Amino acid sequence: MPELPEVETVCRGLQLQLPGSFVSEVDVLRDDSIGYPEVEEFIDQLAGHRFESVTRRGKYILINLDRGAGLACHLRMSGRLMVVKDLQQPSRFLRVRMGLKDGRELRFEDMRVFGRLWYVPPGKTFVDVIPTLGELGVEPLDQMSGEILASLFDGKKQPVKTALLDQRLIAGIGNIYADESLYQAGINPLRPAGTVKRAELDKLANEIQKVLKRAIKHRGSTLSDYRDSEGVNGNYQNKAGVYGREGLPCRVCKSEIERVKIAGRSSHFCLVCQPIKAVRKSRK
DNA sequence: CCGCTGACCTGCCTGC
DNA sequence: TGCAGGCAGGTCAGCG
Ligand SMILES: [Zn+2]
Repeated sequence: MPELPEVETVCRGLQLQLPGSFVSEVDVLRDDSIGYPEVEEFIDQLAGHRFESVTRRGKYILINLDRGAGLACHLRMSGRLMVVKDLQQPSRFLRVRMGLKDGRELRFEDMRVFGRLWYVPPGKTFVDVIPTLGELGVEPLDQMSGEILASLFDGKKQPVKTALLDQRLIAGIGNIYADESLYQAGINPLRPAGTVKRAELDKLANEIQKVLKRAIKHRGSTLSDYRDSEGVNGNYQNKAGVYGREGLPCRVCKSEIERVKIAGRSSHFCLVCQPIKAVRKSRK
């Protein structure tokens, strides 16, 4: 369930814990969790590497290893990547275990098995191994403005929420933060992306950054199965403005929050604060 | 090219 | 208690 803020939180935790340590042994408990190369090669080739640094691109965790190699991870819906010091007994969702020379473990847990780990051999790049990484759109914390959104959404008839979820346009926004950003900006998620006015896009760009930054500050949101690299629960969910609040009163106007499916995902909004048509000021 | 739907996988919760 | 159906923070192939 991690979106950009949760992934960023995990990366920051790993960057504090991993650099300098060596992989001593690798144990793959579920073959489907390995995206590249074949499981046997993954196990043999990852062992012996030293961790150098941890970065993020969209929702991908990118770990640079020595000798120009790399380890990438996508958590998808239920993945967790964490360093464990006291080797308590692992969760039943443990999929890949990477023992470190100093006795700690890097664990990849993933209930639904949608997440993936990729080993990037020396001489190859992350994009060589994960082509879609090369198609990701702008990083919303670095490049975000009404002007950028206007050019990304130009001519698009799909709902504006669908456009926000398209990782080729903007990398890192997921279902919760799409709903939250649109709610804060007062834009109905069903409106065709290309019809949202420039002033509204200015507002949306600003709210996207605010919502993401706030979530990072609070260590990422959580429902129930998200943890950061140390296994500490995030704590943003109880602060959600609209996500998961179907039937409850809007925090601004008290109208009932609606839920509809957009692009196959649950979408929450307030019909009063986020009207389908532009609000027309009535004359007295 | 665009936009939508189902599939991937596992578990939890609700209602009959 | 059992069982069916809906839900879950993501992405991708396939189709019209
Ligand atoms: Zn409202």
